[in-house]
Amino acid sequence: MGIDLKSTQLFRGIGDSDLKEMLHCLGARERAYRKGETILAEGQETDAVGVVLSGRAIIEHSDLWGANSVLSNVAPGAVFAETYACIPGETTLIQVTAAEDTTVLFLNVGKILTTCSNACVFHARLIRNLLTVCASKSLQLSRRIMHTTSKSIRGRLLSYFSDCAKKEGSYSFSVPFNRQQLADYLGVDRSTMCNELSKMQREGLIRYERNSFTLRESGML
Amino acid sequence: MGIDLKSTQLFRGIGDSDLKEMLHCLGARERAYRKGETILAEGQETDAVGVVLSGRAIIEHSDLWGANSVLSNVAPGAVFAETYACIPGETTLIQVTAAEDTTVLFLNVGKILTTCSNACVFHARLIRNLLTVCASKSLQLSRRIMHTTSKSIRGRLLSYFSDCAKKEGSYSFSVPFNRQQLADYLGVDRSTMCNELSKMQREGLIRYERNSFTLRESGML
DNA sequence: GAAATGCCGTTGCTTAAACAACGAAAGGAA
DNA sequence: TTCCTTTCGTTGTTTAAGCAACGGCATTTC
Repeated sequence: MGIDLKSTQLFRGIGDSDLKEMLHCLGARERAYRKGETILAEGQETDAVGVVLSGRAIIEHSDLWGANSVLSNVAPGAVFAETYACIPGETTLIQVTAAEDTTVLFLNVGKILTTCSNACVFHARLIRNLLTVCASKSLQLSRRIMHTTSKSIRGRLLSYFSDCAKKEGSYSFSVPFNRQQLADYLGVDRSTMCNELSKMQREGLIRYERNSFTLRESGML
Repeated sequence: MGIDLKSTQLFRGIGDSDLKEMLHCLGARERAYRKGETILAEGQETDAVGVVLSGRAIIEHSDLWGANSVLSNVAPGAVFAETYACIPGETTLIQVTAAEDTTVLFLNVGKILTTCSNACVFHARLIRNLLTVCASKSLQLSRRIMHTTSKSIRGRLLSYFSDCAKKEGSYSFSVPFNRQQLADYLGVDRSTMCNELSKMQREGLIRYERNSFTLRESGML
């Protein structure tokens, strides 16, 4: 297995005993994939969300010309395909592949939404969790869009830092990315970004060392 | 009023009579705003989704330095704040303002998810609709991110066109944007984009006239 | 300790996108 | 019709970002 279901975002707040019963009641099915195997192909409809139990899955996209790019990877406990499963008739724009030997738990969204909605308290919790998963995804995407709307690297950095500072409640914070990852997140070139960072430091806008940054008051005025 | 609720994404598939009863049962509340008035301030928690009944609302974002940008505007029938309302404890990154005199219907998400889940068939439909609204938002955001990951204007255009062609099931399609809007969507300068478009046409990659585009086979190889 | 690896910051060069400005065409209103 | 506004496409210039390459530093591995 490798993951404790009730610590995942989807099953949070649901007790062990209820969980087992619920999985049965929902007709959850588990499946194993070999490394490199396709879990969900592009252009398909799906009525189920997937939860990675062990291993790792990769979400990628390919355009008409065959060029494909990795959008994200799904760690154990995380959910994928929820966006498509929740919109009836929508086909996938992306492809999900096993990055290692991977096991996945599939849950039919229709059953989550309708079955046994009479008594089960935890079922209501599951629905709420699913909604939270979807909303969190939206929020995450919105953030990324906000931070990449500026055309300049400095603008993007400041937008991102501004958000970090707000979240931290302080002008000092640390970021969960190394330089390359931050550059990828902001959609810019790493070396150029490094350059901009030092320029900003010289100008007194920010101070940083490795992943710890502080916005300077002078920059706020 | 100005809008027929049962034709909106959130209330789709729910009959008139049930709708009235349901709104009462959910404790829906309606409120009018004058042009320019703030409907939802930044940094707040909200437990309710809003549905614009008449008028128009604007969603905007401001950074630490006070610069603010318009993210989208909400037409009658459309839903806003669902992302924040569906994540307990999350505070808004954005601000919602009335662009004109506007009336809004607020629905508590907690009540949508819990109240009277015993009998009401249409209540289940409402929950499913809410989930669809959230998922649609995600999909919409994902698309935009996909189409803006390329660093070149040409790459962004081709990514977008690729998507249009897939959706249309044909190499010929028309786009719902004028040039300025398309440029804004792709995050590039309009004139530079026009330039690139004509270059692509000269090279035989695409053909276009106004908003009608066709990808040329030659470009597919 | 030596070698290898990964991450960070810097430099110089190249290129592509932004920007400003303009004229032509299309559409609407008087 | 004429006038006015909006939208498009084009040009030339400026600027900023991409890109490639390198050296320093820290960490890990043998």
